[in-house]
Amino acid sequence: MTVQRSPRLEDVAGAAGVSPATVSRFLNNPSIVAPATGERIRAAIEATGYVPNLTAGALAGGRSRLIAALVPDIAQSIFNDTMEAMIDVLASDGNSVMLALTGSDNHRLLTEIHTALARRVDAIILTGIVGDPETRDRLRAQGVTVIETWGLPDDPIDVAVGFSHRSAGQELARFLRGRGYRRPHLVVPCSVRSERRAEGFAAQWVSDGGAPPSRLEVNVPSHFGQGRLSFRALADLPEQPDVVVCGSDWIAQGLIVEAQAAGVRVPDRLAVTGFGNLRMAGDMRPTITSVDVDGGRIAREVLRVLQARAAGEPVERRIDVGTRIIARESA
Amino acid sequence: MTVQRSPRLEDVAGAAGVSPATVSRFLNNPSIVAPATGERIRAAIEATGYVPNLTAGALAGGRSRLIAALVPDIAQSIFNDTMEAMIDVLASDGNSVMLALTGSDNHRLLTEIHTALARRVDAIILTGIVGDPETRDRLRAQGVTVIETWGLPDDPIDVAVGFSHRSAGQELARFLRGRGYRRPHLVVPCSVRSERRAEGFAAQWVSDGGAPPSRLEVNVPSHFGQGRLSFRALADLPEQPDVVVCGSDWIAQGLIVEAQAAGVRVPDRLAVTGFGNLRMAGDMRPTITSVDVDGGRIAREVLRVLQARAAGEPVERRIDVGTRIIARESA
DNA sequence: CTGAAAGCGCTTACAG
DNA sequence: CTGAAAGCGCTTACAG
Repeated sequence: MTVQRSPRLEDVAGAAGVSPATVSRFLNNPSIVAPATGERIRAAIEATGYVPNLTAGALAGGRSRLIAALVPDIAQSIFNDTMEAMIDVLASDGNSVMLALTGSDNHRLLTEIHTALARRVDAIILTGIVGDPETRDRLRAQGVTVIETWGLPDDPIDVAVGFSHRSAGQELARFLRGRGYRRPHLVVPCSVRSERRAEGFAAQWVSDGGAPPSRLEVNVPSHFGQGRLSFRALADLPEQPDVVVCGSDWIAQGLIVEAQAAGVRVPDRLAVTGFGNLRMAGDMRPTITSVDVDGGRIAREVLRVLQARAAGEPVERRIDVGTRIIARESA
Repeated sequence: MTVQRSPRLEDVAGAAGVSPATVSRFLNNPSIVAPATGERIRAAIEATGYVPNLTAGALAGGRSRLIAALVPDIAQSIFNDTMEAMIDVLASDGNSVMLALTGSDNHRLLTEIHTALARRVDAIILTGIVGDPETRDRLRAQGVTVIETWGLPDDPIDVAVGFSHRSAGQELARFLRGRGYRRPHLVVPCSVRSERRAEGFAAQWVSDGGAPPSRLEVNVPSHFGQGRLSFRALADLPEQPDVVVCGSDWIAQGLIVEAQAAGVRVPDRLAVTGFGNLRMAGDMRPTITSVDVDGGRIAREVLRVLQARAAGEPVERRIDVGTRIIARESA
């Protein structure tokens, strides 16, 4: 039994009686080869069991169709819905997604950026906010397409698709004030983006005549357990809030569970809001009022940007997809 | 301002006064170049800002250091902890992970396998169980390293690293029987793996003298909301169970929330178990008795297999990492 | 320990 | 619509 090399373009060309160039054209742009030729090539591909070598294609064509997505984590990430949509949408257009984990550690971020560049990805998608100006400059100098998502910086590295965390916070403040709440308490994960939302909330709240909200900071990544602890920490506040504004749906869920275990009815005695509008938010008891980020929309805009770049067309630098408050039972 | 091509190996070689081959050796295996030469090369890399082209390297070297991980989803996946560990561990050894989503759809699975093969990945990691024999054969014929994780088939496609779902179910049956429960009810997501666990549970339970457990099937991916519905469905049972064995921690969590809202104390009136030992399981109120799968261990074994393959060493076909029951408050 | 040279499997002007 | 040829940027026997 001889070990067979896997067939190459040349083998397909031979079987179809055409040149390798024609097979390549058929694979990448079928409409430019004659229908009859195309049919022979299709048959030859079938007969040989040819699987194109995208690595060679990437090297020769200068386009890898590889996209790097850098996320802090996936075990418990608020980005997962968006990332799932992203992978789906990008795959539907022939791209593959390289997922890299950065934690909240700038060094790992740099390492993964380097790896992505070395793989000659067509684009790097960044979730969250890259604070370090040096990293931003390095990336800019590199000339790759860089897409920042979720956050929407004033001055994007390259292109940003997302929403203003500040505005999201402001909207939530107006919404809760409109609902008659008067003493909000903020549970804020230690990340730049949550910070921004909290700032937006507080600024709006005060400008609308409210007293500055109290706040508690919790570690990232935020999770269910922190919600429970955050509820207990309320006991230490000089004045009890009437609504707790949580930095994520997980925190909100944990807080509700703990509140109810303590006999505190939500929202009657204490209202709660989350962030992210995870599927669970609509399923929880009570259902959780949250802020929805349209991951599918973000994914589609990202694809549009990528396609425009590939076609050499100009692209907007900031694409605001906004957020939407989903009013449910918890607040 | 002229646009500069990014520097190549040749440019580094020129700057260091050596041949490209030597720079390549320094990059891939520093110990085989003379220390002084290595130092000059390092300086040249620094000076030129060289970023190696891994695409070219993969083509020339026949090793991509790209690993494809195929998962059903990530928005709400019980594999996320394992995948996170996998990405971490593989990245630490210079690999990148291409994440592809397959849903529960065999056609998409085939498409993604084809893409992975076209990218000439070093290995394909499959989570869950590939039932279709034709797909299994195609993959076997291809000669790539294929690693099935979580499930542990009797006859792996290539290598399997995981645990026996059947045994996990059996262990849980013995555990609950030992705790004195007598009327288990199974909530079973419609996936081959959950099925297997349920079968293992039922077989063991009956062989230990119990009556065949009642069961409810729910859609995959399983989520919190299904847990709530599953609790309500209990009302339709002719006899009430004393413990509900849930196919995932999410289902368990939802079921507990709904039970408590209905005034049913857990575990006093109804005990509950989950599966997966997500972080949330330990944080929930009551904490959830679950079955732990050691994702870190799986990831390390996968890396070991990959390294052995790269070195041309033989590898075991089935690596059983087992599972562990984590007894907590809920059962 | 190092270099010259062939080759990995494609894509893409260029020419017809 | 199709082909011949150069080239993408590396790695790796082979030789010294």
